Amino acid sequence: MIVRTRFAPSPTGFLHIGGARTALFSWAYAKKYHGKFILRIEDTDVERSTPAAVQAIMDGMQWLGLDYDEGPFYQMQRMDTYKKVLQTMLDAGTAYYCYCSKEELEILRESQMQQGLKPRYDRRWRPEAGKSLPSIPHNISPVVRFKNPQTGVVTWDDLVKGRIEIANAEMDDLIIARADGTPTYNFCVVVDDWEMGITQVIRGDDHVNNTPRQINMLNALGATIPQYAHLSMILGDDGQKLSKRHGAVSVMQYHDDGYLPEAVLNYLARLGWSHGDAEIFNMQQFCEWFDLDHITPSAAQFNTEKLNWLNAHYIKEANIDELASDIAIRLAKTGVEVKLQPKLQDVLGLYRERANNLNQLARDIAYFYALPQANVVDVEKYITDDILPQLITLKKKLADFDWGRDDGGAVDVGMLISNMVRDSNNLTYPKIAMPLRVMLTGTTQSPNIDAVMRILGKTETLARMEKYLNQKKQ
RNA sequence: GUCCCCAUCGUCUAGAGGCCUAGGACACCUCCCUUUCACGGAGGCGACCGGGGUUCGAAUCCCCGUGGGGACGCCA
Repeated sequence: MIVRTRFAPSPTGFLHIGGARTALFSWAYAKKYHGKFILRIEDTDVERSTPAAVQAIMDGMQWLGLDYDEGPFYQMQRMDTYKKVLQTMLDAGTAYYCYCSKEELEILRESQMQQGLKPRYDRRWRPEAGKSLPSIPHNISPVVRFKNPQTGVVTWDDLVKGRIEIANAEMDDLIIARADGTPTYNFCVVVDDWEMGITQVIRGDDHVNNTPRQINMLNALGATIPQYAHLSMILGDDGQKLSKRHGAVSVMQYHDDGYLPEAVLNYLARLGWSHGDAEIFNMQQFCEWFDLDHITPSAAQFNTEKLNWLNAHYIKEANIDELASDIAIRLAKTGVEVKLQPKLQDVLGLYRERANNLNQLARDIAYFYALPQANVVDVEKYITDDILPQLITLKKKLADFDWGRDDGGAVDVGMLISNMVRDSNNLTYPKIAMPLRVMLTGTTQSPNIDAVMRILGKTETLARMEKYLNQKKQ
């Protein structure tokens, strides 16, 4: 049988990290078994669903490269199907009308809670042989309830958590269609999973308690029961539950925050799943290795440090041209326009090894394209009066020197400085390199200063030195 | 409250009764490389929630605690 998995978000917000991981695992499972991955939008909550959220979810999936084979299917466009199935259940007596008002149910719930009971519908409208039902009120339009079995146990072998058993006595007759006739979540899921031939339902473990109800309905419909895999949740960096109020962000936020999708994907894959000691792997390897029995059943805490480490790895590995166009956009956002010289690829070649974040990388190299503003403290500390003559000498030497083309290479500027240090008896390399750093990069930390100079080019190097040396002379 | 689930270094995890003196990764610390800072390399620190069983033998199986989480909607 061909594997068919699905990702079924409700479009009430962006795609967050937990949803992304659920989608990733469903996607990978389908890929591994050469099956189909289906996207289904569960938008039956008309109040909260928005087209913008649908778009946000699809944007997130696209950024991560989680492509789907079928869909997106929208539940709101499948009403006819649901109503048809609903009618067959009504006809078969596996569902029935209930005329309780919301207020009545509220009162019932509260009194049960007070008695320390699990709040449940008391089946007052459930038709039973020999039972007389209340008389139908005319001012209330009924909901439809599923006639859940009252005895026995629902059991399934969860692909992540193992065998789970829940007694039917714990369940009540859930509402499957609202008073306005629209079907509810548990019912739509059942119909869809059935009709779409879903073979493995991979979803968050907040659905564990829905599973036995869904299995009961599937049975009532004579449908095949899919396998279930319930993924544990992802906790925030602080070990707290993620919520709109606390820490839950869109996966797209990771893009904005300077992360590569490869890093996020690799990180998410490794969060709750493992393949021996493997830490770094691409999605092709992941799809080959992925299996449901190496998923941890316990909740996992998000760790930004490790994500950063993976991000550093993928920045090193990235295609240099793609990296350059990404960085150019990030620089533009901070008001820095990349020029033709120095070539951004060359600059990145010098800097990518040390970066673990794209935004930071962009900030670090901005000085190649926009004049840096050095810190006053650094200027005073390193561009001192006693080093000034040496700097002036160096500048002269650099000016007289043939740098070859501006892209460097032919002539070793570093050698020129080394020679100068060697020929002097009171000069050390750092003593001259640090003020150069401040003048050229505006900071005290950079790659080898001669490498920076070569990429910056002769003209620009001299101009930046000139600026400080003039200042000092006054 | 009731039901369900979970429990190995700070964090992510390996672990299917003897390969465990509990392995790897991130973070942290030390050293090396580096005439700055990173990168990189080599080491180090660091965990089986508690108590009972079962067994020749338990991180692993069972029970009870404890702790954490989830679910109990005309939300999904």
